[in-house]
Amino acid sequence: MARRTERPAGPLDPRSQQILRATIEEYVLTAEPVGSQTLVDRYGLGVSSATVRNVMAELEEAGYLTHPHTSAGRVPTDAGYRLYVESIAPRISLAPVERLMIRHQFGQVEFASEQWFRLAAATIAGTTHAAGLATPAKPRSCKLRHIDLVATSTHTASLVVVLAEGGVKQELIPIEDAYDQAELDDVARLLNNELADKSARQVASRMAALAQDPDAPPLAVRVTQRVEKLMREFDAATVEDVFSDGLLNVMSEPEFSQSEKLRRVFAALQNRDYLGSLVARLATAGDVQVLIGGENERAEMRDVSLVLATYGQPGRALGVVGVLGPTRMAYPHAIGTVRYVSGLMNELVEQLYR
Amino acid sequence: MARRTERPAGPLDPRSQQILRATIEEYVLTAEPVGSQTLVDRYGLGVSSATVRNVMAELEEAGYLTHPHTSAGRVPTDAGYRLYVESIAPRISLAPVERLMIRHQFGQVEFASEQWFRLAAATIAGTTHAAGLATPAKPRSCKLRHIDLVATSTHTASLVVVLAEGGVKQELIPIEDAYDQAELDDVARLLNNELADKSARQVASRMAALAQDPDAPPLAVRVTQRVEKLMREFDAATVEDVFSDGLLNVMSEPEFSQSEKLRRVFAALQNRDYLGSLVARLATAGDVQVLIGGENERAEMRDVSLVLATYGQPGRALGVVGVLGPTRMAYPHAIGTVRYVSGLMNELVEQLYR
DNA sequence: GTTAGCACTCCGGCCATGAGAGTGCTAACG
DNA sequence: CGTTAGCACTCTCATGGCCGGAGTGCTAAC
Repeated sequence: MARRTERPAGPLDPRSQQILRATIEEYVLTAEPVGSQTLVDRYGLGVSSATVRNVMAELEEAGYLTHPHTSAGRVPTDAGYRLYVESIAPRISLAPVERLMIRHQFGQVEFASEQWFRLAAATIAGTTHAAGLATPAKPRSCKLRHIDLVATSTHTASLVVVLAEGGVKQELIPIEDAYDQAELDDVARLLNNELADKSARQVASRMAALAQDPDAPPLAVRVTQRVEKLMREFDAATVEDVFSDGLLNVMSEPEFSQSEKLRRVFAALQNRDYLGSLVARLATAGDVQVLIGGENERAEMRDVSLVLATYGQPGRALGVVGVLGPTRMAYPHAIGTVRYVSGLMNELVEQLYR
Repeated sequence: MARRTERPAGPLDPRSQQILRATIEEYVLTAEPVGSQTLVDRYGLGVSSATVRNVMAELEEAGYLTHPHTSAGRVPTDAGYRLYVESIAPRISLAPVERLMIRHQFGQVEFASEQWFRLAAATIAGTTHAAGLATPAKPRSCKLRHIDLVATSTHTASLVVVLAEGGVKQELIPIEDAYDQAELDDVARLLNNELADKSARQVASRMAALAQDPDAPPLAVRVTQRVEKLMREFDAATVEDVFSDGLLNVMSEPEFSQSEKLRRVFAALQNRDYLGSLVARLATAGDVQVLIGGENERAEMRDVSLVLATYGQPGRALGVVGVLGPTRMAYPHAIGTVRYVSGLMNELVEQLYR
């Protein structure tokens, strides 16, 4: 008994939950500290503002709300959002209209490869009014399909590497001795015979063999080195590329009108390693994961929240889609959107890659 | 005589020029309306503030300066900046330190293709503290080098098109009848024989021939269509892609702290057509071109200035580098930077493509 | 043509004020 | 015992008046 007065952990009674929920939802809407009277007025709580005040004081004790200053309304803490997301927020599934709109947008997509991910990011940004994130589905490891050497000048060539999973890499390589296009073709043909359908590791061992062979043209060895390096790097990365859209949506939120903080968020996002480091955790979780403010490991990310999910098959190819927004975010809607989009992406991957 | 009192066009006498210049440079520095006294204090004009006031009043009559309100200092108009850029600004060449830094950064570049343009944009952004822009050098027209078909599922394949100029395009194509990888290889081999070294137009005529041929596999025709479409689109675009960096630099300028305007600038930039439409003009001009505020055709761009130059050879391959910043921009420095970087890019292109 | 001097304008910072929103506490109520 | 009305208190924020300073434009003298 006196359940409501014992502070630590213990689950909140329904009324406290209701009030926490109302506080959060009101705050998400208005971006202003929420007072007890407002809550009574706009959410049919059936109690007086004084009671609400008492409950809010308890919620503050328990760490779910704070005060910006003595006589202001309450604001949710990270812990408050966490509890909300975890057990209080309504499990919405996206409104049919929105589903339709998203599906429609995906229908438009031409099959040009990277357009997809741009589109996914843009769609998410559009429906959530926050920033959308998407990474291509990256196969766990790659095999070589074909290489091509194109002379671009007397001393440089463009090396194109096509991977068996449909990916393409390109880079320029310097050539010390003059090779003409015909000779480049010979080298390419030789290597295609040697290396087709080989994994990075197999390419590496072939390279060792080739290096020993006195008959092998020196260029062939150098190109193989490059190819091996490209493939190794490809295998090592968990995230190939990060597309984002609508970062300006976030910027126009009141808490970020002073943009200095966001610059660092931008920068951290460009770095593929950050999302990459999350993939493992996401993949095992299986569902949408939410990272709220301070829960982020990176200091830059302390002021924003991420709603993320993977798509694809864990063993084969994995990508990430998600939302980046202020901690004051419409979580249920964001979660619904990410869940739906990741589902769609799953279908697409399913359909296109086996 | 009484030269200074006749208002229209006529070139400004040296003192007026000096004062206009001082006004602009002070304003660029401080972002605040410039008063006559400040000018006298900080720029050794050798006359009294009253005189300066008279001259400034004339410059305002002539349309080179304005008043935000009655008793405030002067602010340059677009016309003022234009005159400044055209005939008053000092022709600086970039400081040796800066040249060195830029050259150094370019030295770092791995030859992975698109890294270049990102780097150019980043470098420009870094030295000018505004946004940097760069587009890849796009050949006027392309020839086919090689295509590759990789099965990704039973009903889709990845089509990789390598162009003779070193570019690569990729897209997914649906396949109605089941083809296995060996059959795809056959089709690819057939088409490579047919189409290698052909231009978009030649591919189109081959396609017509192929469509007539009852022996040609239907997939070959469909793939050829795709290839032709890709090549045609490639030929038609004057700008292949737009890389930008440091848009946040611009955002942190006081005139853009209310970001609504910048969103539209962002959006307009993503559209390749806008820069594309400028390329022709830039290429004929030969040197760095400056577009100041209202001179931009697009309404969104009225509040910003562009400093642009092409690199590459007009007949063969052209790209654009430039700066986007507030109209209140350090034009001489921006121009110097763009000139230097475009020169470097020229060297690189020269070196890598013939 | 230049300059000193001056009246005038307008912005921006400062302060006091007061309304409003919100809290926390206490005492009464069912 | 939980709930509620009431109240004193706190803090913010918008308002308005006030002043200083920066800057102008004009005039008259140099």
